[in-house]
Amino acid sequence: MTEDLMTIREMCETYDVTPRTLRFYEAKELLFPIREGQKRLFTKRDRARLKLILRGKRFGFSLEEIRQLLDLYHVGDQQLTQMSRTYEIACERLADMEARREELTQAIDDLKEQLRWGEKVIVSMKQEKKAAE
Amino acid sequence: MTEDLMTIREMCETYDVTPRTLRFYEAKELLFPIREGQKRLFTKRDRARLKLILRGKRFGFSLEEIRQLLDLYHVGDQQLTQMSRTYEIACERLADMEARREELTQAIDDLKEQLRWGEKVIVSMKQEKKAAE
DNA sequence: CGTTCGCATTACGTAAACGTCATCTGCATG
DNA sequence: CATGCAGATGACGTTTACGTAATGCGAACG
Repeated sequence: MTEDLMTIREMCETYDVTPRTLRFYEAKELLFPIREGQKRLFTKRDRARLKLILRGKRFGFSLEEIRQLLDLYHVGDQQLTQMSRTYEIACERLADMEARREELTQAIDDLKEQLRWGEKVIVSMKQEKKAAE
Repeated sequence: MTEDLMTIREMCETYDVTPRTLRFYEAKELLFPIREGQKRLFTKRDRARLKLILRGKRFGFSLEEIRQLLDLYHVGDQQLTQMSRTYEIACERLADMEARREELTQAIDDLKEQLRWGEKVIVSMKQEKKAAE
């Protein structure tokens, strides 16, 4: 069935994006679908990249930042020096992400505390209301 | 010194934003500086809100989403029904954030694996180079 | 064989989140 | 008193990330 290649429509349904979005990502060199005549055919690689793009977006990365991140995932043909540089960048990114998770954890804890507080307020408001009746 | 009130300039330096940004946030009802004549004076509350705004931005929330989140933090005057609704929204947000953290953890693990792989490649490339000499 | 479908390209439009510029205004200071 | 800031207020510009026609084109279908 999906013999490793997907049409634009299949991609859209699978990943819940519009055709326009996929074409846009191609224009921005985030995806590189092959062409059968005019039509685009998206490979396994494109799909992996798209998943990473969507994930990146959910964390507030710009498409340009995501493009740089994506480059970390298709290393293999590069020179040693390039490779090492890429490796360094990836390490930095990793540190970023771990810091982000720390912050997110903090935010979650904060919100949880607010919720506990809100819960108490709601309960006491209910009590008041009852007493007033 | 900072007798609980800060000028726009002080805010900018403290939080590394531009005046325009602060005015913009006020226009969007994210901040409510008090006025001394014309001038804005930012309170402790504004500063707490700004910190949350900046944090939210780092996680890719839109300003509108952030505004809703901020409302969760100044509850207290609301009616019970409003309050309960707010509470529900907050719970959903919390779930979002926890899901986000899950995803982030996954992303971190993925990248770590890539790094281990990259490390191996680099080592083998160095070996090759050595052998070639 | 005409038409509909799916996909393509080109081009203009739009919402969000500010940047930038021009102009105005108190106020402090030499 | 002139003048120079710090901050205010529009108003228009800009970038990002697509949306939305308008138009064209090859294959498939009735």
